[in-house]
Amino acid sequence: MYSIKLFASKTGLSAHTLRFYEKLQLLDPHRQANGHRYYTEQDLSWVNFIKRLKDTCMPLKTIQGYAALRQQGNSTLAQRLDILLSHQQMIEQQLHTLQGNLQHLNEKIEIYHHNLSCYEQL
Amino acid sequence: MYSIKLFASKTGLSAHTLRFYEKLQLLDPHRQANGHRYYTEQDLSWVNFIKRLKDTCMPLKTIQGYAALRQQGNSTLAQRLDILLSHQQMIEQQLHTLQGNLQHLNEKIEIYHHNLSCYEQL
DNA sequence: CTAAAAGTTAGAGTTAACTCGAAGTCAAGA
DNA sequence: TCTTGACTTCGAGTTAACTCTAACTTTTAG
Repeated sequence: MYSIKLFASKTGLSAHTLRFYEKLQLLDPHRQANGHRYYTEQDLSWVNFIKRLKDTCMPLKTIQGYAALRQQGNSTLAQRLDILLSHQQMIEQQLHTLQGNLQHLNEKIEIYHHNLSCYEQL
Repeated sequence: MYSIKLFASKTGLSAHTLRFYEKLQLLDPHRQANGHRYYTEQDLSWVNFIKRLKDTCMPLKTIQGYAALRQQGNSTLAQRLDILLSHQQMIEQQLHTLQGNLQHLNEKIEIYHHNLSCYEQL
């Protein structure tokens, strides 16, 4: 049971962003008698999952779609799995590209090292 | 020797974006007598490198800094190497995170598969 | 009882990186 | 000659994802 402030520090998102996400229907925290939001451990792991999706370049729009399915309950499990599977492919592609970029960069760095040592010899 | 149109199709950037990058001083193509831009093979490999940097989340601001050094010639080799080395670290971090995210996703997918097969048995 | 802290809403502003539109020049082909 | 199409500049518009402001209420500590 976290207040918005506490949940913000727990998740690394600002309170502003948490309300923003709620407006986008990504989150739907419970309310106390006084109307204040409170967040549970479930919300926490859901936010962490959102962060992973964002980290891997899934746009909020797509996450919204996933969240909407999630709210509809178990009947949407298969659809959600489809989203995750195609996202899995995306990530594998990203990994591949990134490894290529890293290798290219390493070669470039090699060239720099070589050039620098030439200049040092002057 | 590519016209802007041709270079656009070669690089996958729009002519608009090429002019935009020029305004940001990322590019500095030669001009023909009539003032039209033309791009060389060198420009091509430079743009491809820019794309790799962007792909790995280097903001245009940072690329601008690198481009400025590049224009100043060989005296800035060491500084450019520094930028590349620290970027290398970034990419390695990204790789690591991405692998973690992929694994997490795979576990999640497993759970979905399991749940789905349960429902199918009903 | 009061002052500070934390909450609320609605809506405007920001930043990055494009993306497009307007208004105009210029050169080559039918 | 006329039109088509590529080019020019300048500046405005777009989109995503925040980020902040204003105006207000509620709660809590001293």
